[in-house]
Amino acid sequence: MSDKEINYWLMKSEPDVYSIKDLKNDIETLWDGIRNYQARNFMRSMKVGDRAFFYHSNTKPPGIVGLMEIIETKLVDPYQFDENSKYYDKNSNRNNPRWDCVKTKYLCEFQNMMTLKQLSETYTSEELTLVRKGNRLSIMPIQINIALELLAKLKKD
DNA sequence: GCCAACGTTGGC
DNA sequence: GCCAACGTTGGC
Repeated sequence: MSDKEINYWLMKSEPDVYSIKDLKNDIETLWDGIRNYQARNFMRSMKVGDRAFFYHSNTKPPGIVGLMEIIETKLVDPYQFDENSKYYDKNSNRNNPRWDCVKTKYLCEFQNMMTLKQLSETYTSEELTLVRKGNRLSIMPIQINIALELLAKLKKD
């Protein structure tokens, strides 16, 4: 796949649940538990080779902490069929699963995180949906030019 | 703990 | 299909 076709994403996780350190340790992980259609649809449009910023949410301070690569797509989220899981969905059909996920691979942890505060001081809500008040999506796309800018800044630190 | 901004649900 | 009530997310 050529470089120009790579898309960039932002994927949130609460570090108490799953942190960049966990991913660093695991190398790869299934990004499961997404139960929001819009976020799921973004995940469905991911391609192998795409890259995603790892964002620590619900922590002090929240912000971008690392980078991952999408290595598998269109995987069935197993927890939708697990009655003991908080992600169980009784309305999901095994023949046509409602929820899917992707597999991601650790690429790097940034020396210095880029906090949400820094992001909202640098970008407008039009440029970066993440800084838009009220955006509750745990997965969202990032414009390529902004992604490259963020990468350049984060790697320089 | 508060609350804004959504998304979902269900009565009609 | 409308919309009020309710639930969730996540920054502050």
